[in-house]
Amino acid sequence: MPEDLHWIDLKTGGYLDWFARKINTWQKAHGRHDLPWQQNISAYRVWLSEIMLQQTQVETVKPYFLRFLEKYPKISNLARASTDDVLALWTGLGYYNRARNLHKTSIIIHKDYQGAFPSCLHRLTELPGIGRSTAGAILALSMGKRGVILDGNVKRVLSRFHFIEGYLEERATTDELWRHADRHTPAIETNVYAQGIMDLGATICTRSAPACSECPLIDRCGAHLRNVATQIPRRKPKRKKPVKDSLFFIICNEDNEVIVEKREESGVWAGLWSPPERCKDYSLGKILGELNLHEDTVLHKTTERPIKHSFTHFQIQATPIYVRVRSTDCSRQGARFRWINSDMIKKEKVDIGMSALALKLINDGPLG
DNA sequence: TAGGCGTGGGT
DNA sequence: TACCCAAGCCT
Repeated sequence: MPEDLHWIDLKTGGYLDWFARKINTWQKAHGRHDLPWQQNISAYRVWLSEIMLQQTQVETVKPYFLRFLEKYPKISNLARASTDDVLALWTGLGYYNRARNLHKTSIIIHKDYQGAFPSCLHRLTELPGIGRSTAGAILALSMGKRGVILDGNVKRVLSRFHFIEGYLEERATTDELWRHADRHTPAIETNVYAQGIMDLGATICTRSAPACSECPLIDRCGAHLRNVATQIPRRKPKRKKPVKDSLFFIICNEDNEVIVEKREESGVWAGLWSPPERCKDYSLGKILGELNLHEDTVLHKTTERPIKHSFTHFQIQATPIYVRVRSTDCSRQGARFRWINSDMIKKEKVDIGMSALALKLINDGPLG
């Protein structure tokens, strides 16, 4: 039988182009099949994993995914939780709006959809935190429907294969990539294809040092044929990040409790708890005043070396100021400030939403 | 529409 | 050290 006849599934009339056929054959033999979200597949689990995996590496996500499912095994459990509890489970994972949107969507699914995810692209992308690519992944990976994905892996594979030289940041490039992604995505075995093109990007068609000799697409890969795989995709040169100088006051009493402050609802770490961050010329006296603590309660103060903490768009130079104060019951403990036992400030245990830097400042400090 | 939004791993 | 960027979405 000529090889090309395999393009057509005689039972369904489904069609796989050369690209999809290569991807699917490779996936079945060499793709990943043992990721946590590939077991007991459901829309809830796939959705949760896709949200966590946005801009986040697989190995980072795994423990968060398992912890999350343990606490919220069903979407109804999540819908009934408080946003603060959800943020607590997200502590250290970053991009905390994902957690807020996750919670919002769980409530919508629970209330408007009787707990079942909608199965069309339009309804899925209406949900908070679900864009075109995540919706495609949910359709393909959990519902056996055709769904087109275009994440970082797929962008890399497609831009190399089709030798797309435009900057990834440009609209025309993204549009072109979506067209290719749509064109290649088959209507049958879409789940295999979706997982396959992502796995190929993650394990073979990597950013640096791609293993082209092991790639099933090698014969027709535009970038490889020109010997420029690592130069594609191209990105616009980036500006230098501005640096913001901040003080963080880690104030601890004799009972090993630390003061944390609820951050603004906008900006970085919106709505999370953190040791008070202030501008670089703020004084200890002022922060003690805010907390209703007298300066004569201070037992010890030490200023440590600044810590650099880098974001996508700027950098914080965080100078930690560690202060030990006498335990007192007249310090402020309202909506904005709380004393937290420092034993509770571990990623696995913390029961409020905190940033990774906040945990680091408290745990690595001299106050122990 | 370009920029805001985290963190950790790789080079 | 410094830079790049990873299963993107929202405004």
